[in-house]
Amino acid sequence: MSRPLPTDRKKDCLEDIKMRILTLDIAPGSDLDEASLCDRYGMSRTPMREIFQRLGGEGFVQLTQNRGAKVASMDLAVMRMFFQTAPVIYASVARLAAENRRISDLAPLQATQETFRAATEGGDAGQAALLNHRFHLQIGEMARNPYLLPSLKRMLIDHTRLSQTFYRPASEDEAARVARAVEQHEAMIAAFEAQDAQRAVDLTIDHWNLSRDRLEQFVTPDPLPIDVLTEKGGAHAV
Amino acid sequence: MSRPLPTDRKKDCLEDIKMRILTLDIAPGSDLDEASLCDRYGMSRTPMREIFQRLGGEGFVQLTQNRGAKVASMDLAVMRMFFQTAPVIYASVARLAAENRRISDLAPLQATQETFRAATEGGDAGQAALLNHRFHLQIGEMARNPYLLPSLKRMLIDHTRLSQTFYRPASEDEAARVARAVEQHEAMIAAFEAQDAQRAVDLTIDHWNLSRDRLEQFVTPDPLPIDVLTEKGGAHAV
DNA sequence: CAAATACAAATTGTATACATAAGGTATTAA
DNA sequence: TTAATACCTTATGTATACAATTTGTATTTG
Repeated sequence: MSRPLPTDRKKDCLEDIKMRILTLDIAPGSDLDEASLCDRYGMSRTPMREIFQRLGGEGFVQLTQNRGAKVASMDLAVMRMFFQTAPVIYASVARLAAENRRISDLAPLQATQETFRAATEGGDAGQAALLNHRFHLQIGEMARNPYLLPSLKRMLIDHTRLSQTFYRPASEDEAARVARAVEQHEAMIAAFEAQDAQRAVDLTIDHWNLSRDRLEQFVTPDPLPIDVLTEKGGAHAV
Repeated sequence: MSRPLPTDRKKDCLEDIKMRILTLDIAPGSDLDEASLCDRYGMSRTPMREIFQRLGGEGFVQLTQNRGAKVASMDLAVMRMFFQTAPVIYASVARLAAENRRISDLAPLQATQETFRAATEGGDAGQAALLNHRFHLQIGEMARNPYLLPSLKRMLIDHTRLSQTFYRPASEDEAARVARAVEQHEAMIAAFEAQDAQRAVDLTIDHWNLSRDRLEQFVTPDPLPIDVLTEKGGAHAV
């Protein structure tokens, strides 16, 4: 056993910044201020800068010479790629996870799933998105493929950020979708346990399709009611 | 224009270490010594440690708490994944590169290809492998997909390390394979220029199949002649 | 007044010194 | 002789001071 106190302060800080980026607490495209973060986490610039390098390597931020770290932006050109790429990555990872899972992987996955379910039912949207993130990360680790994992992680960053609204259902229909997503997780765990690769892939595709519509709506929201616009325009209000 | 002198010392160092890892000049699994590298590149530990974090993020090295950086190992379990994953990643990237290439991408790619051809014909094996690496990295950039790029980069690290022998042909047949690989590059450039995604994918798969056999042989080399082994065993030589 | 320049402030990069943790060696006790 | 422990050496982590670069502002000049 190792002393848990001062050693993981850096790791904790890293995880906390990641979390804040995933929950949009730190906005895409915004700059990370070295000084204020050092102050906030009570550490000097040297370890903080190393944290920045890490965040850069994992795609959370973009580093530029003499210009600090900027949270990865989510412009439209990139979003297009997101929707185009997600199915391949997720499906490939699901297949490998089913093939290479170990018995000992299942309990932690199940544990995450249970807290995830609780968060969705409790209406804690930010936490739900974060636990969904962890769930899929665990599947990524189960796949035991160091080549696919970096891409999966990069996808999950934006997927989690986009899905912040998903777990804040505004209608009964949306609430039903969330409930179905939770059910799909359970089915996926069963498929992994049975090492049924095909079923794991199918469920993953279903899971993706479920959230895709909602996510796309986040990117291109419903247009404003036209009559309101014409009313204003017709009156030359401004 | 910016002064090119002292600013990119760090970047140069990063690139040089990457190069040395790719050419097996620094062996897989070996430790990076902070002090000696600082000495070699004439910089202090602070920027060197940031370089380590970067290398870690890109998968060149593995970082462990209080134990420094170790060059990514290439054990058999991982190699299995390598051969399993390469086709998806390479094919996906090729498709996107054909779709999203810009005219201005072609000249630099062609330039790399020409120096690559020269290196293969001149018998400079290390340089050839490195230029092949750059060629495929440029295709990756052409694809303009930040989600796939991390996996491609990770694959190319091990692909380049494995292919160190590929460009050191030991027979006429092997020399012919290298020549064919060079030709395939040319054909791929043409496919990208024409934005013929299907053709780009097909050529990429051919290209992969060509090197795969040679690469697999590197992982599982021909067994030693049996008679030698039995001779030794029979005589109880030790 | 616009553009350019010079200066000042803030931010980022690097070096060094110090703190902490890991690994190895010698000494001691059983 | 062996095993345990204390100590020393080495390597890693952090803080601070200093250097260089960038950015904002004021001043000057046409």
